[in-house]
Amino acid sequence: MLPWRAGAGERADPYRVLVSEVMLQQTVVKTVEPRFHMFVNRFPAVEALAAASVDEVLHAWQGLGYYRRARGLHRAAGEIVRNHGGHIPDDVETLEGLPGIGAYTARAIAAIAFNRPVVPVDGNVRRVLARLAAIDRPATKLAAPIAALARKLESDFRASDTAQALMELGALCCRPANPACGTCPWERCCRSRALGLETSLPRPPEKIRRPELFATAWLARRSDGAILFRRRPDEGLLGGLIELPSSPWCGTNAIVEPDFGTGFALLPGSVRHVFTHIRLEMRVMTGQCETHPDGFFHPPDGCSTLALPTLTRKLLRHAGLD
DNA sequence: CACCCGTGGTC
DNA sequence: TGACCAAGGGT
Repeated sequence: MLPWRAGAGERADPYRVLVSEVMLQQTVVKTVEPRFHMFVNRFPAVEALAAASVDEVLHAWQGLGYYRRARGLHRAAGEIVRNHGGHIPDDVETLEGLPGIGAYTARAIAAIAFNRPVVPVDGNVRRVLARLAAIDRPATKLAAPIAALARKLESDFRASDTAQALMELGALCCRPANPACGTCPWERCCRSRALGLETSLPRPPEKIRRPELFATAWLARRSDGAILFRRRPDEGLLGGLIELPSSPWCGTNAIVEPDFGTGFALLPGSVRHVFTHIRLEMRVMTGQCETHPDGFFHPPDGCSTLALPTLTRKLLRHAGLD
């Protein structure tokens, strides 16, 4: 039983279901759990979330990745308060109209929080259904037949439990590798099992290649010890988050001197970080700086109030800070 | 539709 | 250590 779910005979809090489902997008339960508790403690209801600033929400989202989700959730809260009287919509169509809520999340909220007879299809359910019906198609053409099958499974019978049970079946039994078919309630009606295809379906997608990029980060400290930071653009990678100034990320591994400050020296070693589509290696230079036109200074012991991506945390740690 | 968007756990 | 991958959405 997950902490944001309703117990037996209880009714799930739709706001908590909304927050948890957005956090769970491409993020495992174990990672989400502690972050969920922090988040709903800080923003206990949709009104509190809507009233918060984007920076507060990004800070609460720190380390979870896919930071666009935090912006979408914040905007969705605003729309829910403004257009829906502070009540989370209970129908798929309205939910899908909210920012950051797509086909899966809309159905997950409708089913889990409101017991609507819909079947949310996440990665687990996609795998369960692809195997059950032995749908042998490339990953890019799986969506339509899976959605059609999911519609046929819609039922008024305990829709909330059914939705969670399907996902759990995929996570615990119908696993990507080493599926535990012997314990599966659907073993005898599974087409893949009958055909001996249970481990070869669904077909794995082509693997991605990450280009390797390099950059130099500049850790500049003012005479009072404050550190120079800058804010990234709202759109794109790590949108709106705070980082150390650095050279542009490029394909050649060269140390780049800053065009500001004084006394910069290279730290030994480097920091590696892997994004969805980029592999990055950064060197760190430390030096002094008193003013900067684009950045801002922040005391080192107050970094906990900034929305720093994990890359920046690694860089600070590499320099012996944080 | 292909591509963009993070991170931490696991093997 | 590296590849894989997870309760996806937006463009």
